[in-house]
Amino acid sequence: MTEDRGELPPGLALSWGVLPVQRRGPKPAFSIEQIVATGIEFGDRYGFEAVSLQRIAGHLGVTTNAMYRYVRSKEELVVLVHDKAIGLPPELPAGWRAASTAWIKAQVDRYAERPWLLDIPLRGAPMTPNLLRWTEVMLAALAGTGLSQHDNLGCLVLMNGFARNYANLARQLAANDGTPVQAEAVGQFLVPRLMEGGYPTLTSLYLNQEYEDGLDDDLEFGLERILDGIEVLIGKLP
Amino acid sequence: MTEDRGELPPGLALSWGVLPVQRRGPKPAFSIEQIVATGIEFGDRYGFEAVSLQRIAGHLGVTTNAMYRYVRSKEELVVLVHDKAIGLPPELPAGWRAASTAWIKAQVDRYAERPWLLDIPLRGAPMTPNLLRWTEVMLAALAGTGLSQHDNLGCLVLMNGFARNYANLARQLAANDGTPVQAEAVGQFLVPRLMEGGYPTLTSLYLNQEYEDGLDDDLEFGLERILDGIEVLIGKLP
DNA sequence: GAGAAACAGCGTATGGGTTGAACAGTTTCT
DNA sequence: AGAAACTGTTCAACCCATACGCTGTTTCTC
Repeated sequence: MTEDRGELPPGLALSWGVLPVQRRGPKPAFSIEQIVATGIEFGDRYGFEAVSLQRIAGHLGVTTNAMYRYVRSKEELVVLVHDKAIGLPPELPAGWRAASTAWIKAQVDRYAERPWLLDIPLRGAPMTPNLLRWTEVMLAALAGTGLSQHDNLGCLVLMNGFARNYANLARQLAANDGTPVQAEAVGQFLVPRLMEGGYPTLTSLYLNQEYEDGLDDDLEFGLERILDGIEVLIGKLP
Repeated sequence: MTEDRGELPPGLALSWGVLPVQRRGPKPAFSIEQIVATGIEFGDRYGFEAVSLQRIAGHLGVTTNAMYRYVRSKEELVVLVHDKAIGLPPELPAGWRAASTAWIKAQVDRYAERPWLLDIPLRGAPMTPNLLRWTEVMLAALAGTGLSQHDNLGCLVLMNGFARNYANLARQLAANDGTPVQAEAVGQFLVPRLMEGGYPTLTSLYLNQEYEDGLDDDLEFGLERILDGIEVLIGKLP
């Protein structure tokens, strides 16, 4: 009669607050919330690689192995940290275009605050509360378009992928921003090879300095393309 | 007068075939090509986690540390493996729409052949020969649209992100395909929580079985949205 | 109340990974 | 011939996840 947690993917039950009831034995020294919060702290400070059982345990003053009393595997921890760190989506404005824009920008902002979330390997469809909340609000906003549920899901996948991808690009550019010396060296190395190697378009792009600047309005660009594309579809509705 | 390899990002010089000339000392037992090929072999067989210096060295019958005579760091190896494994892009058909479609599908196919490429962390703009070749052919195909170089780049980023994202989704779905038992358990766990937790749209989605099927034509869907969006932009040109 | 059951955290251990420094042997330049 | 440069090796440090068995604590049950 009890729910068979064994069959569920790692982190699912815990993320929804379903934790094994304990009857006897000593009280746990910590809570899962505490452990997850520590994981997020490390992620914020030192990046995703720092979200390790060893570090969290050390920070809490416990052996690494003690973590396994709370979490079944590292993957489970990561799932929980991910859901908690992404947080709740914002309220979306009315109208599917405005809502989509707000949703994507909110996601990009969230990833800008916690870039290490982009390093978390995605192992399946989202099933944790906060991640599903993001999905829910966007699908609700798309419900007014008249498209089918299936198409709405397609739109969501498209927008979500774009947001993640853009956030990732922005992060890379931000990281490279601190090394103009290297950018110079790269240019000197690359341009002659592009010219001789049969990359005419890239050569001209590089020489026009188009390659490195911008991106500020690339978000707007991609966003507009996607929304226009969806609008075309809506326009075809009977 | 020699090129200062020290300033360049890991793997750049090697990927372009620039390797330090060696004058004296014993001949190296292997070539970088061999090492990279071994890395790809392991990736194909056991996934990206198997692309490690240790495994490659062991397979070649050498100590792990010997690898550092060929490669400066693991990251360098990964960059080389990535570029080699992604290979060259196909010839694109005439017309920007057909070309875009072919380019995205080719990318999706490539990722389907080597799903582990999706696990490679992207640490910056592509600069290696094959990756830039993909960029080059797509930009060349977009050159006929009349859009600016900057806009072309925006389109490319959008399409590239979509292809990667779709390939990733497809992989996840393929992986989950083998565990219908678990899917059943997840549904039983999730649906009541969605209903009680205020996820009406997701609940109906789940109950309508829309959540798990399809995706076969989701590629077409996203593709059409993107291309239509770009077409709207082109239509606005003076 | 006594005993048993359940559970926490620890110690020890295994196996995987990256990377550094020092070293012996080999090849080639001077 | 000798020096310089380069090979792969050993030794070593450090990070990580995970398994097993132990001790001690708490609580349920008889």
